[in-house]
Amino acid sequence: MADNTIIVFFDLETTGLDTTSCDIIQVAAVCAEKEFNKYTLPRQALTQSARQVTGFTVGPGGLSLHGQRVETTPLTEVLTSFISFLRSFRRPVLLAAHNAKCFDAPVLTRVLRVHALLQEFQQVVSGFLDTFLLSKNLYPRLSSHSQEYMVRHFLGKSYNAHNAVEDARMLQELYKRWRPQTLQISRCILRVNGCFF
DNA sequence: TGCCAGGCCCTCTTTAGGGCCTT
Repeated sequence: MADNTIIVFFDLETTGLDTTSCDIIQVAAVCAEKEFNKYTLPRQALTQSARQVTGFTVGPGGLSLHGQRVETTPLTEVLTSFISFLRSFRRPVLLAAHNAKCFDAPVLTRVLRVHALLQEFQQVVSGFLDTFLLSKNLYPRLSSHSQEYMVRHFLGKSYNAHNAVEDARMLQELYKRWRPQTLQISRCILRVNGCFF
């Protein structure tokens, strides 16, 4: 990890868990006080499980979160504005997410590739940091490494889990509390193409 | 009837299986 790299914590909400086919519903990212948050209308229905977990529903009126309408943005516009947000840091960005290797990274890179934006994304993002792997390396004896459990355990908070903005904010707080060393971080970084450094 | 996918990691392992984590 280069010394001038900045870590941006992000999260996706999607229509399901199949990383090869699910649609993105929400993209959120946090870095210090700077935040990004956009919703987009999925093309496919949410799985029952995703509806229950996230609280999102799609109806004739558009996308709702816990019954409240939310403003949506076309997916291409969400992706381009996300890249612009990341570019605004003017240095290499490491994108951190919980279970990034197995979920957020493959979903995001697949969707970027489909929209011919992966190359542009790679110009601003140096790699992904998987905080799930990091937490298991740092605290192997912890009974659970789910983000919700760790927020309770380390921060003593319960929060609005499964809303991408709150998840990203809490992940940033967890990371600050952990204060991992460079070597520990390096073990949990993967390239944008899915390979470890 | 069934709790839908898939990579990682641990162990009662390695010619495998199951739990965890993400939505």
